[in-house]
Amino acid sequence: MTPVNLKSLAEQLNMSIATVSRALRDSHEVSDATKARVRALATALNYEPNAYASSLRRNLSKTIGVVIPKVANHFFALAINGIEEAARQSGYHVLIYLTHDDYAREVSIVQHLKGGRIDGLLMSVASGTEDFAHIKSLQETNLPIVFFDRVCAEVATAKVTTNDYESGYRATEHLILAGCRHVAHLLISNNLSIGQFRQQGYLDALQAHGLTPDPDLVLHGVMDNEQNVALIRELLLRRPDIDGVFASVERLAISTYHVCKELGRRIPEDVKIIGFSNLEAAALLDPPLSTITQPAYEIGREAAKILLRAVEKKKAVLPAQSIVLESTLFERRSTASE
Amino acid sequence: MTPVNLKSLAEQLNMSIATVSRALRDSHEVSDATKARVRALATALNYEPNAYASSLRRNLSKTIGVVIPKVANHFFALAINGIEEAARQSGYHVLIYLTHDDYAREVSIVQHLKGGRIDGLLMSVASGTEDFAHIKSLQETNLPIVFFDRVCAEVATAKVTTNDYESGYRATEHLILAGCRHVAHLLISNNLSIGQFRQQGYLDALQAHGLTPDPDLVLHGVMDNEQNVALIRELLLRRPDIDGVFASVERLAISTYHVCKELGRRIPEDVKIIGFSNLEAAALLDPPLSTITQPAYEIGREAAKILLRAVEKKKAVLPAQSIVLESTLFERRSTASE
DNA sequence: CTGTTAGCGCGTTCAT
DNA sequence: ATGAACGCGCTAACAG
Repeated sequence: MTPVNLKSLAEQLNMSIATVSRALRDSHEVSDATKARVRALATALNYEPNAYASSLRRNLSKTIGVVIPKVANHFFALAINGIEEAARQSGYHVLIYLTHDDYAREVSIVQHLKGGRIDGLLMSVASGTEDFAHIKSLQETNLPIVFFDRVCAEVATAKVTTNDYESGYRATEHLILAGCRHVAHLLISNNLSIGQFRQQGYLDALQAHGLTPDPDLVLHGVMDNEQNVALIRELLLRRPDIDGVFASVERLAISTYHVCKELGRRIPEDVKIIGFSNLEAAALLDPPLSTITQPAYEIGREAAKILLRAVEKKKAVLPAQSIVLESTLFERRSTASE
Repeated sequence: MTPVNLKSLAEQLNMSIATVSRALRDSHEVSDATKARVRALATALNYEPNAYASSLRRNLSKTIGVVIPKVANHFFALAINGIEEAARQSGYHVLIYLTHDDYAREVSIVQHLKGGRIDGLLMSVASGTEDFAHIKSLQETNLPIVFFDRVCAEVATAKVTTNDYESGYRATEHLILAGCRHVAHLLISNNLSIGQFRQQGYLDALQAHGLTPDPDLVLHGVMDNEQNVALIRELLLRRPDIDGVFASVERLAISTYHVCKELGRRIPEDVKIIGFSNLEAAALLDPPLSTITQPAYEIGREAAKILLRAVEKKKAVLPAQSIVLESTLFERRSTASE
């Protein structure tokens, strides 16, 4: 099977490679007649330009990279959806890499990306990452980078996040206004700025409503879910006065729900729960849990758009702006009360 | 900033480009001394080979493509996870494309892929796809293809699926053995072989246990969820004798759960429900629903491994074998009965 | 062991 | 409006 490339097309049409190339790229310096001839044969033979030759020549790959901790997570899955949508609209391809929150793996991936394989990078850093030299080094190769969700404060570039501080504030206030006086806060311990912001929103909301923050009511969860269930059980037993729980992570909200059921604490009469969530699980429980939901799809889409705009303009250095998208608070009540 | 490539390295080391290239690729025909010198400079300057130049020259991109209907779906998200894992282990990159179950989009993507951008393709076809000419045409470019989950019978190549027939059979039998006599089957209407297999398993299980299949008990759902809820409500009202429901799709199982609650049918006393599911939602309901769960991660991983093996051996044509992985039946009972 | 040469397929000069 | 020639960065064949 003879290869279908510019050369073979040119031979069959009795013209030069250059003319065929120009015709296919719709150059204005080629007659309409030949354009038609070239295109006819190209589509007939199902010609598709070799992406690598083109990339090599133009030093531009029409490909962006996405580096995220995981994909089996509704937030990131939705974000990828948004990214792919924006990329496709601009004719870009999407390479995906998973770090599994492993620092060494993240470094290895980022190093690999220096080979000019991508025109731009979208990234959500691994939770364990504290040293950002690898990212800075990548940025120095003039590769545009946009962070989303788990941003990296030490690297100056565009970032797309949600209003974590305000969400924490609103979630906590929601519980307070519903009558809660002893609101616990569950979060996963790590050095991500996200958790810190939500935590601060929680603290400020308490203060603003005349409640005294109690460190004993703040539970730092771990990675293992079984352990978290035990920690939550312990907390609820130690502090029977808890009448509201704000969970920074969906799993912790669900676990709280189960522990409450197990301990016979009625929801929401005895304990009201609100949690960050991008999954529908919380809404399906009986009674359903109220949630703060991040606009994951929009975050991915917006981040990709900003990146692609920079790529198209060959702007390697992005302004270190922070785009903040609003989360939505869904208040859910049991429908069984009718 | 001077570019870091073989040429610049060679100049600084006073040797030829070829030697540098060989040293970096650890060729056995280069002295250890020069290898050391080359590597030292390469790492010092953070050299990374240009992926496109290499791909063009070797006609091999170390990249595989993944074409799936959507990613915001736990099954596909887990599958991608498995694919990325296998790819990474073999040093491959992963390009991702979403069809959103749109035939035109699938065709456009597949056409794009003919440019030699990928060394192999993993694919789950769009639900609306009936004409497979675009896929066959891609296969004719000697690109190895492996289907997973939503396979395409008309194209002869390797396929990785779950035991849909058997799963349908086991799910139905599970309900029958639990005492159900009037088992309904809910599925999404389309021309995918998957639904057909599950349906056949359902029918055969009924027959095997002396029950007569009743076409009135088979509900063909649609894409819109609101409509499905209405259809299910209508079915349960029309047929109060229904005491078991087998849902081929998670959403239908969840919807059935809600309709039962709304109509005052107790679960599982009045109606037992079992559904295909890859999400934890079904397990979180109260009472939890029993599920048939596909090994999504393993499917992705296995499919990728088969594909990569073919790619490495430059075997364009894969044996038209079908790998079938076992689903798991989770029987869940309410824990509140204690 | 190392250097020289010749492309991979394409896009962009510079000619005509 | 078209063709000839060069080079993107890298690898492979052939010399020595």
